Amino acid sequence: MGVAMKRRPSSEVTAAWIRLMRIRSRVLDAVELDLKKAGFPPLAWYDALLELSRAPSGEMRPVELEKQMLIPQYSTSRLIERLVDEGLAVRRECKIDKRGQFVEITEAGRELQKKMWSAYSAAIEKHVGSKLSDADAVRLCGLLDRLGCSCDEAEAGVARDGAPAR
Amino acid sequence: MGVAMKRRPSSEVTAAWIRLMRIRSRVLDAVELDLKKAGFPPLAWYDALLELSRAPSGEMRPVELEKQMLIPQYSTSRLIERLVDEGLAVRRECKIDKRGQFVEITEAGRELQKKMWSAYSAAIEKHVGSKLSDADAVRLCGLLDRLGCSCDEAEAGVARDGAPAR
DNA sequence: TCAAGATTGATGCAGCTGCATTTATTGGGC
DNA sequence: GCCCAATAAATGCAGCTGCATCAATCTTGA
Repeated sequence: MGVAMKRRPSSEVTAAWIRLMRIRSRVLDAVELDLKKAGFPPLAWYDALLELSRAPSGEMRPVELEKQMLIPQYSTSRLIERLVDEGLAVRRECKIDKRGQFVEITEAGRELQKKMWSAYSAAIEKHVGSKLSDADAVRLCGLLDRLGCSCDEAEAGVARDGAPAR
Repeated sequence: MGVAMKRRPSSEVTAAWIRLMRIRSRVLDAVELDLKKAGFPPLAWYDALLELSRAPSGEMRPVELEKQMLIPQYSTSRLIERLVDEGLAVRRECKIDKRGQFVEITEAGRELQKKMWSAYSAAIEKHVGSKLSDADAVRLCGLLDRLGCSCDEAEAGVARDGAPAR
């Protein structure tokens, strides 16, 4: 190959793209496998339980949950169905809008969320934290944010008790 | 919150984890949407066609393809089935091992791969390249590689004519 | 007031994924 | 040669996802 052949996208950018695809898969697979081996449900359940547990009185409208989690409407609908089936949440009537409903996390749901966070945080530490200094993590955030353009909300909740994914 | 409270994983690491999950989804969704709008099949098809087109005589054993693409056996089996159904590849008998077979890319398959690379590379440039300098792309690669530990093979092929994902 | 349109949530269907199993063939040890 | 574990590939089944659509209810505007 000749000298200084310009390509669009550059080989550097293409390599970054490939890494972004592959590494995420590997790390996520590893984390999900850890949770699975510990007998926990999928990460999406955790995210939903976390959102619900953070809501003022432990209850939210499905449409609200949908916006927080950035997943489609039907996906929310079915996720809630599963949580309710497992006794992790209950549906409540919405008196001011009879089309809608409220979903409230149960005590069992709160407990599961806390237990999952133990395993989940350990997995994050094992597969990410142990391989990256805090300074590098900040650099990685900065670079990734440039691609996504505003991932702001992600900041707020982390401090407390859990990290949402997706 | 008090001074210098240590958490494991640190908030920096957790934030990086969240970014890695979210940004990858956004960028991938954007790229796949571009391809879909242009009427192309899923990216996995591209990856398979690329691997096949790179093989010495345009043919590979399914088990080989499986190792290259890092996807499970049954997934490879079905992907090949779809490519064959669409006339993008053909099955060839394997005389030295009657359990196995060869899969050969067709002319139509080669053409599709090239056309997809036009759209695909444009999408990568649009959603990644335009937001990151080459130097930043290199930094991002470096940080991501620390998480994945060896993504070596990714390097080799990029120069030519396409980038595999996943 | 009431019809038209928007919003909320559920669901039937097709396609894809993972898991486990099945079928066919190979190769190695006895 | 023969048996048995290992390998190659396919497939039935359950669960999940996206798409389109549905029913119920709310809101708006003439």
